[in-house]
Amino acid sequence: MVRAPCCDKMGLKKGPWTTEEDQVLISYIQKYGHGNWRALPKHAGLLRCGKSCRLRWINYLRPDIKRGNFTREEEDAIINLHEMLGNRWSAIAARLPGRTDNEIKNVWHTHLKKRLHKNNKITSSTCSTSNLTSQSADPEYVNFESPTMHTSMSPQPSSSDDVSSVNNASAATGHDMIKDEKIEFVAPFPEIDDSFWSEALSADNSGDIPLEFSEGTNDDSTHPQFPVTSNIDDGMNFWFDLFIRAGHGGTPELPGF
DNA sequence: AATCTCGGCAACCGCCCCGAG
DNA sequence: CCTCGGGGCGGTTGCCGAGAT
Repeated sequence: MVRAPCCDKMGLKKGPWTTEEDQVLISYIQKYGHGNWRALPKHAGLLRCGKSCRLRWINYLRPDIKRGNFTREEEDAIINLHEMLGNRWSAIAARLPGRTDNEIKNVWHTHLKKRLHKNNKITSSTCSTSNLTSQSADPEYVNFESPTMHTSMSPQPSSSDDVSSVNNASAATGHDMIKDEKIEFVAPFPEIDDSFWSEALSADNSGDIPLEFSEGTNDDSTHPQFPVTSNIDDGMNFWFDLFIRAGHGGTPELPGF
């Protein structure tokens, strides 16, 4: 069974998107949603294949995309998650609010791989027998590490991310990260922005999973107060729960679509 | 000032998975 | 159970801009 590539059809445009095309795609999806990506370009009047439209929307036009440089915290999170999940960019993206798999993949290949490579060099030349992490060997590394976290974190069920796939990823990358249903990793504090909070709070409001923090009384009342706990595991679980509850385990529901 | 080199990023390609018929 | 089509994912490419020479 050989299927012709979807863009093989004559007359379909390839290459960079114009602002006009972007506008057409945005307004169409805002009006009608994207039930069927293959049919979408025809209905919207775009000379693009469905895949191209989908990619453009997912990676660039979606309203919940966070633009701009990755923070150090995000980069560290990517490194940690990559260690856990391997090259499963979509799974990693699911844990980084507002970031796309493509973006993360690019950052990995352009920045983080080099950084890790550099760190490994330093590590192997300076402390080859120690059990220091590569990150802690980086003189520039800002240490966001908590004490090593043991958690029974269950990867959020989504189309591309379930327990078995995590295990597969671990096997595929040769990492034996999951033992006795516990994942050992170093969790950085994620950068929290307003969209993250609104999603976390709306997840709370949906009633699916009760959030246990209370509304804050600081300047921005949309920001809840963090739970105060002396138990580091609880604190870390709180952060991870928030990520998961924020609905990034799959394609987020977009308001109004 | 012109040319070259390199890095970053958007987009494409092809394969895989899964659900419907 | 098998086939087919759509969606999703990861790898790769190629363009463009910035910095170096």
